[in-house]
Amino acid sequence: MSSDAIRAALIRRLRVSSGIAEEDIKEIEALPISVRQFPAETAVVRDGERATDCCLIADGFCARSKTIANGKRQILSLHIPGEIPDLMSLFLHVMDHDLSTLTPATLGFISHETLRKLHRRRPVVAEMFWRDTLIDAAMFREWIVNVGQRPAPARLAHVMIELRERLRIIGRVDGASFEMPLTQEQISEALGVTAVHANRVIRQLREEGIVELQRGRVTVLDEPRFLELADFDRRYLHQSPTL
Amino acid sequence: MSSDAIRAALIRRLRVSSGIAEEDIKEIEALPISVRQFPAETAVVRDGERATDCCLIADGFCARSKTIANGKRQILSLHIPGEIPDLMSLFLHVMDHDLSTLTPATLGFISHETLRKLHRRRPVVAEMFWRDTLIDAAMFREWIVNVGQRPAPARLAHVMIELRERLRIIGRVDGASFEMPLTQEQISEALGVTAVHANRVIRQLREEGIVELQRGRVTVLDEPRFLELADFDRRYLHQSPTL
DNA sequence: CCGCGTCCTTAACTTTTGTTGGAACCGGGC
DNA sequence: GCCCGGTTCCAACAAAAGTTAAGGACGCGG
Repeated sequence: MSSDAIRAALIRRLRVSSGIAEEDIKEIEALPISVRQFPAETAVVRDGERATDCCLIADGFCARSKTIANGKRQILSLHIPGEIPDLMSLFLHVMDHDLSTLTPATLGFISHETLRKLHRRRPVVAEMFWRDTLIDAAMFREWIVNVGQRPAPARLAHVMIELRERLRIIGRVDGASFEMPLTQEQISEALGVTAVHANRVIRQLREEGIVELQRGRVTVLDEPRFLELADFDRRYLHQSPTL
Repeated sequence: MSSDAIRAALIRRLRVSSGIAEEDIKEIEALPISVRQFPAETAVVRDGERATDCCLIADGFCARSKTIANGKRQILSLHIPGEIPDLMSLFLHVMDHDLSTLTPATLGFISHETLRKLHRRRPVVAEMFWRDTLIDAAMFREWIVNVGQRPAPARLAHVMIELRERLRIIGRVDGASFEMPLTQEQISEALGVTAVHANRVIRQLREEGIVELQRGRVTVLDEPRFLELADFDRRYLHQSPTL
């Protein structure tokens, strides 16, 4: 993966969410990024660690999670190429959660120092990144609602649609199907249910002819019922600079 | 409530979380703030609205929440004096959730324009506020874990301890007891359970001699068991500039 | 091509949580 | 003092989700 291609998805995302000026695109293209490959299911940064870099996903899927005393794990968010899942580490120095890969992934690392310098030079870029972390927080809010109020089938549908709408921005939705490379165990951790129950719910949605999920790929069979079940309101994704 | 007193709690909080310089305290003391009183249980800003000001809590308790299609409500966070619960509206122009009072409250409003000017003048203050919104997001992450993974009694204990630790910063914890002015209905919305179940859980904690909750006040009866039940790790509150 | 591990799948049973409906309590207004 | 509305509290029953246990599918490496 070329160094340019890595930046492309980021710029594409920033264009959609914040609207980005030509000069600032140049700045981002000039950013020194060191690239590393990670296998699937590997920790990138761990809870309790002090980060010195931010991590830009060039390729592959990642997730953030927290593990509680009894060993249970909760997935907090899913991340796709073009995103910087640990931008918050710029000001929250000690990680309060894990960031790990779901699939084999190519990650670009940008040092905190570099980013801080860029912020001083171009406050508008800082504000763009700030907005990015605020959208991140907006997604957490919706995730709370999902886990707190919706019955399990709706939770699953909601997570699926959120992922789809974000994949759409980077051109990764193929008709009625898109990637969702999580094991049922991981899905259960995202929904806050047990793996057995996640399996029941997946089967139920399949039996009702709403969605099919196999080998890391979702295929929507009945879009209207899927939408209704998920109770999805895209506003919280703030995918427009004026919102 | 004097205009100075309103700023005091904010400065106290910023001192603990970010460490704030004397010049910047002066800047904040000079901020034009317009004060308004709100009755209990009143919306301050609603989901879907476009905010033009940020709201600083001078006195009283507030909560943020979202309501889903079937009418159920999820409380996302509780807020106490000195906090700016809608700082995110500076860059996320359309609200994706409600902000409302729990008790009668005194709120100070600072216009977005004023804040933006301050940021341009003093980038360090902008970074401090950025960090504030990141801590907000860190609390959402923990809230997801709470609602997603912990059994209801632990959820209640966790919310109580989070509130206590934040009240402590502004000097509002009185020995083994502190304010928590929520009805059982509101508690149930915070925990993602029904009101009936919230009542069961409150009773259970009382019967086991762990905490007593009455008329908006929590009294801890058995601190060690309370802590153990809550599975509380304060790190996520990032209450130190170096964290 | 066999064996092993991971994931998926399912069933039976238990526990937690939701639902319904109603009684007791409490504070404020008349 | 008494009524009224909102809480708090509770019990009985229903539904959702957790637990345990075990078989089957599938891919990978020897």
